[in-house]
Amino acid sequence: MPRPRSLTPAALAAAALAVLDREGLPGLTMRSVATELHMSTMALYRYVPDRSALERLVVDLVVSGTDLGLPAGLPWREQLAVLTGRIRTQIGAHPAVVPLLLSHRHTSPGTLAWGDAVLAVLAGAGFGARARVIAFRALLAYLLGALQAGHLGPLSGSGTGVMAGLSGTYPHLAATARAAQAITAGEEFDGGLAIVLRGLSPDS
Amino acid sequence: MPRPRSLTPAALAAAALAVLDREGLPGLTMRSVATELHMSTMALYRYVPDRSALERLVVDLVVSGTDLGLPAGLPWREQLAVLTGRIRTQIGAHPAVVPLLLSHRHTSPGTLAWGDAVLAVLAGAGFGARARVIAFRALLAYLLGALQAGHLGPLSGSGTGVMAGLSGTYPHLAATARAAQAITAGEEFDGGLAIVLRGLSPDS
DNA sequence: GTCGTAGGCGTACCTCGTACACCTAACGGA
DNA sequence: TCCGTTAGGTGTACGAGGTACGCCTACGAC
Repeated sequence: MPRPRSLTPAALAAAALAVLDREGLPGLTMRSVATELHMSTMALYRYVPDRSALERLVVDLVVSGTDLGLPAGLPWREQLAVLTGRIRTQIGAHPAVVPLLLSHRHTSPGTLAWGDAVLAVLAGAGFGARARVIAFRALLAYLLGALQAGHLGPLSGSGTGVMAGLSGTYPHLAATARAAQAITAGEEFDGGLAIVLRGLSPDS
Repeated sequence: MPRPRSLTPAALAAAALAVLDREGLPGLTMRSVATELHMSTMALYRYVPDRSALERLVVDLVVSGTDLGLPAGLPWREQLAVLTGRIRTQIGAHPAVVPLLLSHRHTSPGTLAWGDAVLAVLAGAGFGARARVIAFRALLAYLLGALQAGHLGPLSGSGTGVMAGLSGTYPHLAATARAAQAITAGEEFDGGLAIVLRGLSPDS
């Protein structure tokens, strides 16, 4: 067995995440990651079969940092809120991974582990198989949608100027956009999450 | 004023959508759209400044087909369900646009018009400014997330084989994946939507 | 008919992912 | 101690895609 590997998958993922955080998704290229590691571009292909696999490593690095432990005795809605809030925090620290999350959520161990934890809570709360599927997907859809929305500039961001021109054509949108500026991303996420959680029920 | 344009933006969008439907997102290139129109690649740049603008046209073409009319006297939750269902139908007919929707939802007139209609319903239901923002974003987040989830292969799709190997590591996930196969995409979407709608309330 | 403007096009460049062939470092066995 | 094997590391090059640039040309107004 000649020549040990000089890189662990984790180190690769960390380098890629560093590039991603610094330069954003368009800046994440095989060349830029290789440079970050002081290697040649092609050397990366000794560790991953293609770019997609590299992305998966990054997603997993971010998501797998999520604490899945839950204090006993917490009501199930709050358990879900905790798990969802935690993964949002993890991902929120690296906004540029959000688009990657979409394509790799089925294949990353970290994501799967989180899903398993959520389903465990639902099962414990008495959700039957069918209700569990629906509830899980709904929660996941909200999470992904909300992350997405938060990621690519909130309406409130550059909204002001844009919205001014809209008050004629889209009056409700314009009015709401004004109100939106007083709401933080966290409040918005938690508010939306509360809506989804309130709608969940073991017998639906 | 010499030489009238031989193409309308709508025709451009239609051609791009045709390519998109036929070859999927990776098949949508400036070259392929130009070929579809029997033009040279660079001729497209007389109509759009860049690829992103072309994408916006496609998104708008798909979304703007949504009927925003509502029968009077319908309860607000059902009004929202109708509007949401309609836009899902529109987009569902062209699954490959889903990823584009994310990047262009702020800038497409069709999307804005739909948002305005939704906000009108919420306002009519007595939602205050703040509650309206939260409710709207939550609904939008669910919609986008659900479309996304439906788009890139459902867990149920290739899931069977994959899940077999997971029953050890992710027991709940494996069990739920099995149950998921008995649920259609439509039931899943409607079920999740019902959850969100149930959670909505004018005074939150 | 002529002229100016804008539509249409060919070429070329840059960036990316990655196939391929080569060099070389390191470890086990002799 | 030396050597062969094997996998790590690299340079080069190709094809795809977006698009800047400059030329040619069709068309409508006068």
